[in-house]
Amino acid sequence: MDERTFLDGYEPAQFPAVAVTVDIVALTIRDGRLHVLLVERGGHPFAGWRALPGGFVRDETLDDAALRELAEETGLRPGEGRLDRVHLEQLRTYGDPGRDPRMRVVSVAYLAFAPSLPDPRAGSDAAGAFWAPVDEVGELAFDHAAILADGLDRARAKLEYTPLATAFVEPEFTIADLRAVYAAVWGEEPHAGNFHRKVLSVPGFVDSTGETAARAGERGGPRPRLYRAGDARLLHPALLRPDREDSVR
Amino acid sequence: MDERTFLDGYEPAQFPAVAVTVDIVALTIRDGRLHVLLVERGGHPFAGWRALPGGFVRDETLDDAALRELAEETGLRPGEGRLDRVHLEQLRTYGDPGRDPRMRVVSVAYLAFAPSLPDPRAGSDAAGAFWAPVDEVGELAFDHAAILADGLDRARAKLEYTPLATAFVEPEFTIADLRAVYAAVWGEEPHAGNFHRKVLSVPGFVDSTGETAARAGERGGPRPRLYRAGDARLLHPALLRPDREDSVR
DNA sequence: TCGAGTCATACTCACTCTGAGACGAACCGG
DNA sequence: CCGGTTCGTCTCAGAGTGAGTATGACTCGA
Repeated sequence: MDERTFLDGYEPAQFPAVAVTVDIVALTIRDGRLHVLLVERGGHPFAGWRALPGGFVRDETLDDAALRELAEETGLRPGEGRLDRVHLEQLRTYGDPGRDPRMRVVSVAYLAFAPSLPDPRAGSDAAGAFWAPVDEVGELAFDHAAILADGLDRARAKLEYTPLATAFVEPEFTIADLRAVYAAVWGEEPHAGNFHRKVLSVPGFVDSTGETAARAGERGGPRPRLYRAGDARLLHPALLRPDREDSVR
Repeated sequence: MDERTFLDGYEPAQFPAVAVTVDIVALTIRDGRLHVLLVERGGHPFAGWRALPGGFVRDETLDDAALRELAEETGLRPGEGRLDRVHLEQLRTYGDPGRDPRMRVVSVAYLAFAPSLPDPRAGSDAAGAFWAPVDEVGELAFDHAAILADGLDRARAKLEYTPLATAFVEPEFTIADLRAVYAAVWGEEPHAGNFHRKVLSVPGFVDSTGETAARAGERGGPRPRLYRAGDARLLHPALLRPDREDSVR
C-alpha cells in the first residue's frame, strides 16, 4: 500500500477526544502601570469569574487563532489600526487533565505586547473585556492565574535581552518612554543616566530620528530626542535587572 | 442553572476534531558530539523516514506523556536507572493545519537532556530508535526538522544562563567534563582557563566534592578535582557565548 | 516675568568582569 | 626517563557597571 492509498482510507477515530484552545496574556502599559486584558465569563463553568481571553482553534494556524481571539476580544480587527503593531508570541501549553471540568482541554497560551490600546468592547464569548492592573488581578478561572504568572515572568526576562520594550511604545519614542516601560514591567525604576547610556550603546536597539519632541514633559526639563526601534533582535550587551536574589533555590 | 447541573448535561461535541501528540527532542553527548534520538517510521505517512519520537497524549499530563514516550522509545522505564536523571522541559507547540496529512494534529514538543544513555531498543510505534549526531540528521518527517532546530537553539541558549550542562554529565564530574558539554553544544571550545574561573565563581553552579579523580585523562595532565551540581537554577553572572554576530537582523 | 523644581544628556570615578595569554606542576604513553 | 598534554592559577589590559555630579533647557505657578 502506498501513501496515497493509505491516506484515502484513513479513519481519524480512535484517539482521545481533546479540545484545543488558545488563551491570550495581552499586556499593555496604561498610566505607567502594567495591565492585562481580562474577560468576565458569561457561562459555566466559572460563570462570573474573571479569565484570560481565549477560544477554540479553528481551521487556522495557532498564531492566527491567537490573533483572531485578540481581535475579537478587543473589538479591533487584525491589521486594522493599532492591532497590526501588536507583538505576539507563543508562551507555553497547558494540558493537565482536569484543568477544565467539562472535558480534556489543551490550551496553547500566547503572550501579546501592545502600546496602549483603546478600551475593548465585548466579544461574543465574553460578557465583557477590560484592562486590569496586573497587581490587582485577584483570582482567575481555570489555571489562568498560573498562565498569567508565567507570562509575566517571560515578559520581565525578555526585556533584558530583546528589544521587546519597543513593542509597548509608540513608533517614535523617547528614552524616557522606554525607561517607563522597564519601570512598569520590572516594578523598579532604572538609574536614568546609566539607562540612557546603555540603551544608546547597544547596537540596533534604537535609531535616532534626528528630531526632538515638540514639547518637554509636563513637569519641565529639556525637550527630549526621538528614536525609532532599531533592527536588533537581541540586545548585546543585555540590560540586566538589578540584582535579584532569586537565582538560587 | 448552577454549575453542577451544567456540567452533568454538558455534551462535548461541536469542537473541531484535533489530535494532540507529544514529540521529543532528546539530546545527549556521545564521544564529544551532540546526538539526538530519532526513530525510523514503520507506517504511513512518511514510511521509512526518520522522525522525532512521539505519540498521542493519553489520560495524563503533557509532561507525563513526554516522559512515557521517552521511556518507550529508549526502552528504559521512568525512574529506572538512568532515566530519572533526565531533564525534561516543554519546548513549543506546533499546530499548523496540514503539518500531518492525516488530520489536524497539534504537537507539544519537549526537550530532554540526558547523560549518555545506552543504545535504545525499538518501541512499539517505531521500527527502530537510535542516536544520530545532530549535524548529520538530514531530512526528517513532518515539520520535525524545524522542531529540532528550535530545540537546538533553546539548548544552546539555556547553557548560557542555567546549569543545564550538569544534566549532560555524570553526577560527579570535572570542570573539563563540563567544558566538553559546552564545546559539543556550542560547537566551539571555550577558553579553558577562563571557563574554569567562571564556573567556580558562579554561586551554586558546582559544589566541590573534595575528591580528586582516580586517574588523569588519557593524554596526561594532573588528576582533576571532582564536583557535583549545585543548587542554582540560574547562572549569575551568565556564561555568555563568544560573540555571535547574529544579534541583528 | 521670575524662581523653584524637573528632567535629558553628558561626564566622572571606582569597581568588577572579561578575554587572552603565560606558567608550573602533575601525569600520561612510549 | 622524556616529550607532550592538561589542570589549576595568575596577570594584565580593556570593557562594562552602578552611583553620583554637572549643566542647561524646559515646565508651572507665583
